[in-house]
Amino acid sequence: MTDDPKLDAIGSLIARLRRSDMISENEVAALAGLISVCRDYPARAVVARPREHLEKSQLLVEGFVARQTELPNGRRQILAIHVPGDFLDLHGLLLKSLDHDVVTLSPARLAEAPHAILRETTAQYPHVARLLWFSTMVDAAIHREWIASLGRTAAGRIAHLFCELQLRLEVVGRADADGYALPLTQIDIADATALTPVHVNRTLRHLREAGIVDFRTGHVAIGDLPALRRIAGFRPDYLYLEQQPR
Amino acid sequence: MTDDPKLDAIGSLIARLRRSDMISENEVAALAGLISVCRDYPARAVVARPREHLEKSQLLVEGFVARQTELPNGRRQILAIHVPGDFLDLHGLLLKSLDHDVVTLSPARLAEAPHAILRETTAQYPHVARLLWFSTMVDAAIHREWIASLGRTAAGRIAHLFCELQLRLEVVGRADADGYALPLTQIDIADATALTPVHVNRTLRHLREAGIVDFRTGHVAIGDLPALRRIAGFRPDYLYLEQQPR
DNA sequence: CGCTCGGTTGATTCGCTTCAAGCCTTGTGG
DNA sequence: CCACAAGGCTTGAAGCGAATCAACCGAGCG
Repeated sequence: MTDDPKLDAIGSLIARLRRSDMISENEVAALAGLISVCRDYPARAVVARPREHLEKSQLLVEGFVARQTELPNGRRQILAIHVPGDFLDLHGLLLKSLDHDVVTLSPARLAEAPHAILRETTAQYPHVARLLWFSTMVDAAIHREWIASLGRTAAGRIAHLFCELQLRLEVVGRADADGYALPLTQIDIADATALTPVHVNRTLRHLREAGIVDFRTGHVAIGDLPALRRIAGFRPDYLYLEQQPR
Repeated sequence: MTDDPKLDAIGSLIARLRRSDMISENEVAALAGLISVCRDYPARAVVARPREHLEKSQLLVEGFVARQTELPNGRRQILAIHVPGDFLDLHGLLLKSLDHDVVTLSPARLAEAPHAILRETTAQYPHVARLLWFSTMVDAAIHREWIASLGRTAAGRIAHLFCELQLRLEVVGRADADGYALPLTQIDIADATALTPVHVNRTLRHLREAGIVDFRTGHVAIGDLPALRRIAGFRPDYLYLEQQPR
């Protein structure tokens, strides 16, 4: 914690970006300058709707947020799960509106970055623009890995989700190799993996009984990370966590 | 066709971008200036590999190209299908290497854009930079729609693929409402939808017998577009084809 | 000609869904 | 302080959609 609330707000963002690139103090200040205000939301709050014109993008400071859409059969499909340090709707800067909902999965704190300031800052600091572009490209890489879940079994899909969140949360200091807090319901897991809650429950039991991972009461306890990654087919390179000039 | 091969190469790219934004003649020239050379490839050629350091990005001028990865069970998962006017590995500009393969599905012509020139041009023409960023954001939106296929049945997944390609190809003048050339095998469709070739075959037969769509010998003949879109749950807004300042 | 690859069809199996019921925890109001 | 409702978790039985296994066809091609 610092004495500057804007610096606090971007702490996780900076931690994440610094895993992938060098960032100067000037650029940190520029990123902090993007933030206007912070807002707190309860769980299950809608923080962005499709087809609404956007004037700001939102940075997740604390908590868990999902992008989701409704399928023709009426079921909810979670398209992405965001952790602190992630921009939730940076793509709205150029797309102008979203094609999906953004909702909190847990109580969450969001920092708002007005598009007017984003435009100014990206024009003035080309490297900041590149960092934000990079950030949306990693989002796309994560999307692709979720597409690959089309070809995974139930255990593989769930295991992959747990592996991915373990690493992404570790980067922002909210997980270690043994586990992490994950305040999601089994229904959320079901909507993220496109499985039924019943089958998620059974699969979680199998994973627990095998001593691989224990997900209960909002906590992922990893018993055997290598086995978990094997089941998931998890290769972490798609998160681009190697530091190099971008 | 023009007398400038570089302008020909970016013709479909310009057509696509002009559906979403205004582009000046200066910017068209700047985009044409990105291109160094064109290369022709046969079907099933690998045009980019994971973990290799990239010095250029490639623009698809003609043909069909897929991004794909290998799943733990040994099966190929197609993550994206590209049509003329698409950049295949623009994300390599900042990611520096890819996490997947890029392979031609049909004979294809690719235009190469060296990263050095991409950097110069995006620095000099901020709006060109925004257009390219926009382009990668639409790629991500398409990825999300493929994630939604996790919750679709076999017919829904295939129908959605056909709907999406119909619209994307129409934008670059290679499809109309009745159908389009699609030089893919049923095995390619299977790898894109994470279904078995056998089941793809059966599902295609059902769609054909219902008079909705007939996919044979490299051609999609659409019999009932509304029905096809209904089965797919297709809403075209995720392609962001409305012209507005980006 | 014979090989290969893609497409087609049938029989069987399996993973996941559906339907149904019961349990536990939490919160709330009388 | 307890009754009760609601939401999430758990488990069983039956059904369905897609995978698997297997065979055959047909076109293109060396």
